[in-house]
Amino acid sequence: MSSEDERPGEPAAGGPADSAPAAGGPEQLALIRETVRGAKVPKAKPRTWRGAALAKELPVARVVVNKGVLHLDQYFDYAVPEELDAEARPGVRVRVRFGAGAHRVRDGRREGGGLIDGFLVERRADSDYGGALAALAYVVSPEPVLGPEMLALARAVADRYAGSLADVLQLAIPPRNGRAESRPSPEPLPPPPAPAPGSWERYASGPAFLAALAGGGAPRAVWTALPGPGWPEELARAVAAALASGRGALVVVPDGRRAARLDAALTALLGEGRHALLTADSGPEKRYRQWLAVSRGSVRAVVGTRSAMFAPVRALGLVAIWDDGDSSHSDDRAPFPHVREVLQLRAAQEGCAFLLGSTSCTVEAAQLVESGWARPLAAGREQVRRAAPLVRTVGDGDLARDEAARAARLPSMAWQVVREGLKSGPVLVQVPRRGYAPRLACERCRTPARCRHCSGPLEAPDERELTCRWCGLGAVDWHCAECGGTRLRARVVGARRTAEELGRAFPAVPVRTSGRDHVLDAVPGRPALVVSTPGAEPVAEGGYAAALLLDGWAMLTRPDLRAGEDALRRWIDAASLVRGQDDGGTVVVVAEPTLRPVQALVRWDPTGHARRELADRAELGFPPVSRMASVTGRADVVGAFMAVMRLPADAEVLGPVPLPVPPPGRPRRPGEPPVGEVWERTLLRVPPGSGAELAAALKAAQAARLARGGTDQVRIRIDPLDIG
DNA sequence: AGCACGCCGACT
DNA sequence: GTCGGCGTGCTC
Repeated sequence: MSSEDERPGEPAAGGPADSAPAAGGPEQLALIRETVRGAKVPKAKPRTWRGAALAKELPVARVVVNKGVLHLDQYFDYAVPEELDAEARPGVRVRVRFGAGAHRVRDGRREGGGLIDGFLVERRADSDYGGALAALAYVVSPEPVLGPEMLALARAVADRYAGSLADVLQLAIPPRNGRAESRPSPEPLPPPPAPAPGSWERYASGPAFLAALAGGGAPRAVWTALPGPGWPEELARAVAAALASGRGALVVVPDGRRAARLDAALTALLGEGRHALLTADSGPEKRYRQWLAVSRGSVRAVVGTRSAMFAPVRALGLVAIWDDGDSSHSDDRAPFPHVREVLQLRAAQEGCAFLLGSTSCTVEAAQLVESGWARPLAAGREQVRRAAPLVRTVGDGDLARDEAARAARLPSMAWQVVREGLKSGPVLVQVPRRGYAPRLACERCRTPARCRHCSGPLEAPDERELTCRWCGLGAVDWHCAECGGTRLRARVVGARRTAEELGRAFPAVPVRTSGRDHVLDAVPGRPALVVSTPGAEPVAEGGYAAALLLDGWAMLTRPDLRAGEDALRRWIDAASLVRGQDDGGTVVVVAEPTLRPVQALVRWDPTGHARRELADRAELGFPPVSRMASVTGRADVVGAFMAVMRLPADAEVLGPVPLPVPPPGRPRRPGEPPVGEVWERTLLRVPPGSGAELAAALKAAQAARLARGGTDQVRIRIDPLDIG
């Protein structure tokens, strides 16, 4: 199996003098084997380990190379030179020669194969690789950054999302910064005392959840938070309870604004030094310093945005996500993991508690409760009634009948509520962002039009023909499944102008705006009109007196499966900033009162809404009950990919359908076809339980195609977002 | 992706 | 004979 006169670092075809074994036992020599092709003998560059001995103990380093290519999604073994023995510990960053010809010898010099980054995952006594091992080039830094828990998590995430381990590690481990590493991290503080329940008392099982956490338990809960400003403190208490048990805690929020609020609440409750804030707002050095403090165990609690979901918290006791319906919880880099899914994996893997909190409720959260994986953590009706504002609706029909309203494009009831509200404080006006693409819906009852074959959304690209966005089949003689109507409509209204007109109608009142470009954090409690797009609503001192939610139809008819859920979430977010109804808080939503999300807002019942959506999705074969994946790329490439792919037996193929060409002038986004190419998207759907099989099949097909050298890649996305 | 190896046609 | 075309396959 091995010929003993070969040693890396020695000349290839050298005589006995050249190849005389240096120090090192026969078991080390056995590592270095004849290459299959014959007389070629590996040869290290002088600066690596030429002539050097191997490490005496565990001379093999198993390395994950930092190349996201799928058919390289495997470990590679390297020899550990003696002088790297001490530093080459599991978890450190290394550099290795990698590439065809890395073992080729010319003029007694090893050549080819550039240096690439990797992580050392394990030291071993021997290798199961049949060829000759190359040596580690060097250890980048002795800091161990990839522990066994993180490795297992990254592996699970890669499998779940049909991605490579290296891709996930790139999301999980921040780039190195030498200065940050050279600084010592602070001494860890002893666990704090268990916190009092505080406002968790408002939830029937709130104090019990906290007590279980503090006692070292691992409860899992979907928490429907009461509207109002209480959530940061409540999350802070959950973190404190986990810390009190001697374990760590991790909370992921959607954006820096909310991270700052939670940061403040934690500092108020626990003081400085017990938690790290991991957001993109701090620069790379500071961020890495914080990350290292967590990795080294100096800090045991983490608050952060998306990428903090991988933070290497020691002895994790609690993972929590706030507002899981916010789209920024979905990573925008391959393989596009979602914070909720990653934290679920962590909770299962590390046996820790799980808390999903939101004032609203996603279908996925409802499914966690329905499946029994998590328990509901909600307040009673009386608490909800006290905390939530009064919600009134104005339908489009009312708008049409109301003479004055038609002129001003606002129903008179909305006028009254605004006028009344301005007497006692600020009034919030929520206006949908421009660019919301409404979906085709029944003219009579507004039910979105769906394909009768696969239940995909219908569209009318040329105004005449109806086709399905999922399977591409034409829809002839469409009629509404709900009311039997045969006419469709899709209107677009200048929503922003409505708000501006509203501002002009109250000239004595200051108008402030908050939106994409300039987001206001807070406004004073004085009377003012605050016009905001969803998600940018400032907090009002003392709460808003009233809120006006305009053009609900535009939010409800977006071509997205989550349109209803999203609209409800954004309404609830805005309405949560309004005073409770006992204090006169009133919300007017301009939308069809019969629609499910509108009714859920009136009853303030986001959980019921999500439960009914979940039942519908199960019936129609939609995610998250079924698992879906999209395959996108040039038409011929998608075709070739699908030809290679071995589908799970229970998989359904929808499409392919051509992708819309992006409007000229705008820079092309990833996933959009370049000019002159026709791209297609095929959707794959499998029933519950076959998700892992689907991901594995996609990955295998991608690897097979890549190995064949094609530069023509398809984009694979598990749980695609824009499929509605 | 790179990069080398291998098995075919036109040149000194 | 042998230089070099780029098709195919490997990278510890």
